[in-house]
Amino acid sequence: MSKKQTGNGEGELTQALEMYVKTIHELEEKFGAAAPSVIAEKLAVKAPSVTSALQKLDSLGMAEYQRYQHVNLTKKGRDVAKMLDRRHSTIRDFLLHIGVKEEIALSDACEIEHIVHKETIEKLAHFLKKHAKK
Amino acid sequence: MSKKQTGNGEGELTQALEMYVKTIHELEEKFGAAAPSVIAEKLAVKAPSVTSALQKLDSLGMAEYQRYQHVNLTKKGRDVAKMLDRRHSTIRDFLLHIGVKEEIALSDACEIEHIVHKETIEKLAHFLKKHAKK
DNA sequence: TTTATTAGTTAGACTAATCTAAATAAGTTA
DNA sequence: TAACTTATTTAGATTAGTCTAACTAATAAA
Repeated sequence: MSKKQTGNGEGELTQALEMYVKTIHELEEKFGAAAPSVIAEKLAVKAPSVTSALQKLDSLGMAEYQRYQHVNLTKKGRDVAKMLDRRHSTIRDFLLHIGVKEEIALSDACEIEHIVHKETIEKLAHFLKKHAKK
Repeated sequence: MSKKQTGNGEGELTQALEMYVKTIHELEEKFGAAAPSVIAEKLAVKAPSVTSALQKLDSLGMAEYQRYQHVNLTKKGRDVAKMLDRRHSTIRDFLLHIGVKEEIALSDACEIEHIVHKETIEKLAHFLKKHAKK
């Protein structure tokens, strides 16, 4: 009952799967649904990687996927995407605030958003609210 | 010749291997060399994982390792450890500065240190120098 | 309405990191 | 020094994420 085996039988998404969720969300906003080939291009992976990620997301209840169809997120998936977007903006804005170049701020935010504790995000947001944030 | 396959035939350490380097460094400072069993305990992994990590670090020129012996870092490995330690302190101090609780500051710093761009660390350090930092 | 093209999937291999179980080396003690 | 005990290694399996090559579905053109 060690609870540390990350079998990932439920709940938690891996970092890689979170990236797929974000990408699908972005494409949904733009086109209504996400085409596997476009996901592949955005994430710079090959098509088969997308297929297997979509199957996992479907089985986790994050996306509604049927083969040969474009994908959409479920409410659960959309909530994850929104949470990640909020995290991303907070971190990005903070990095820009302390003078990090845009390109680097974006890519670092994209990594950090998956790993930091909720409290850290809250403190960053609070910091931004107080200072500048204009 | 795609240059994106991360075969990791040289240069770059993975995040996991960086953790081993840090741990070995810490144990070297305290005991002169790092015992595999202690590394395992610190990283909360089992002994065989340590053996295989040490073999990789040796092959990468980061550690001098011979089986059944305690390990030491090479200069190259020590340089990596020092760089990671500097990164860690900078991030940790910053997180504490904005009010993140110690436990979380430490664990988040431990993740962030492996992924952010050099420039981000520099900007964080600069920020700390200007503000508080007492 | 056949044929070519493009998009998506399946099958199978690979790498990194981990694990358990079993084997072996080192060190300790009777 | 023979027998334990503890430390470490080897062998082999597992999981997540990726890839290439080959196949199939869907679509568009001739």
